[in-house]
Amino acid sequence: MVARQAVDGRRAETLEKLLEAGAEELRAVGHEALTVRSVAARAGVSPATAYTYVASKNHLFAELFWRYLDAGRPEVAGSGALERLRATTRGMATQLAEAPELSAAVTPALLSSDPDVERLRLRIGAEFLQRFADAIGDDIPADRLDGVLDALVLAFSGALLQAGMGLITYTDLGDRLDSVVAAIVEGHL
Amino acid sequence: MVARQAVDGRRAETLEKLLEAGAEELRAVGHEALTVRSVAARAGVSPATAYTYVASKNHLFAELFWRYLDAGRPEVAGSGALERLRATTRGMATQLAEAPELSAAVTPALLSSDPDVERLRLRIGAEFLQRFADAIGDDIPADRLDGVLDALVLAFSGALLQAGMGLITYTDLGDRLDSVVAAIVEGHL
DNA sequence: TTCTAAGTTGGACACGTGTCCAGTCAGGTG
DNA sequence: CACCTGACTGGACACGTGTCCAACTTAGAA
Repeated sequence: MVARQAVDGRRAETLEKLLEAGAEELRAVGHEALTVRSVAARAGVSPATAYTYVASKNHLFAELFWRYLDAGRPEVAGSGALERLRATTRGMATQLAEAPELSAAVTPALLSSDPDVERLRLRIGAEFLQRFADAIGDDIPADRLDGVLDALVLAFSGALLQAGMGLITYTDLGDRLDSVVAAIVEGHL
Repeated sequence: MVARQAVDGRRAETLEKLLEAGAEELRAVGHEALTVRSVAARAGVSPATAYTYVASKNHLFAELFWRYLDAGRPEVAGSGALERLRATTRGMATQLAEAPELSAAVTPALLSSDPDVERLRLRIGAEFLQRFADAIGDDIPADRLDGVLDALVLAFSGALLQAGMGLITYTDLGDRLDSVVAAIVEGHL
């Protein structure tokens, strides 16, 4: 319940070991079969120790996802908002598709009421918003910007949810979002 | 694992009792504290019996939600697609807002890989799609219809997810969706 | 070298999930 | 009436979660 306190020196290494092991375990057995104890074992650490770094299984997933997302921040360029938006969603969809187990794990995880998860979900939400805002630049009138951003964020979250439910594959996300983004942005440029 | 077989005669009554108890328990203690055993107790039935009707806690939530959704099918009328769409999303948002605990419960529940949940999630997804399609009627050109429907469904799912994460309240859903629906439909009519 | 504090550990705990099964009960059929 | 069958039950089980704590280890300061 202490969540994770400061990560200096020795603690930082153990945390790294744990997260690394978590990512491997996730790839190896998927998020349903993954166990905090199995991650701890893979990291060569006792379960009790693992729980001093990670408040819960969901927190582990959220942390892994956040780091993965953060690491893959794309450089988006293009001449128009639509083009840049598409590059943005494409980029994120690709990221998701390249780590399907992580993506599948994070959707339910983010719904947890665990306070450590809450922090991360705010960060992740803000990150999505930021990327869309950056892509749009000032190509959309200010009075319509909020509505469009809103729609984009909702559509993206929805895509995440649908993929999490298995209604779309993570691979299809890119194409699907392309047309949705077009539908949303159309008429606002 | 047997899921739920045919529900005739006596079985039907017990199922009804259980679902009723589930709904009450959900309102009373919320989905985090709700226990299959506590629902069984409230229904005056043993846990073992409960599990012959309901494959899992998630299945219970999905079933409750589906019935609730199905019961509240709105009659939507209006002269234009936008108007009818708004009435549709308003209606659904109101339903969600009137049963916040159920709504909060169902989002994570639908992500379960439980086969009984899967069936319901397909039905629920189809229901959303149907409602949007009905609202639009033939006011949107056929070649654009799919994209718009897609965007609507994604936006709605996204709203569900965001509300489930506590980023929006279920009460705000209505307003939020209004502007998003407008943003999506704009330029396609 | 000795002391100290941070880090780690084993092992137990309470609790919830979902499964299983032998045994009981009730109601309708012959 | 005796019987059979489907519904229900009690109680155990294996397993995962997250918590706790007294005891160890270890690296670096005094």
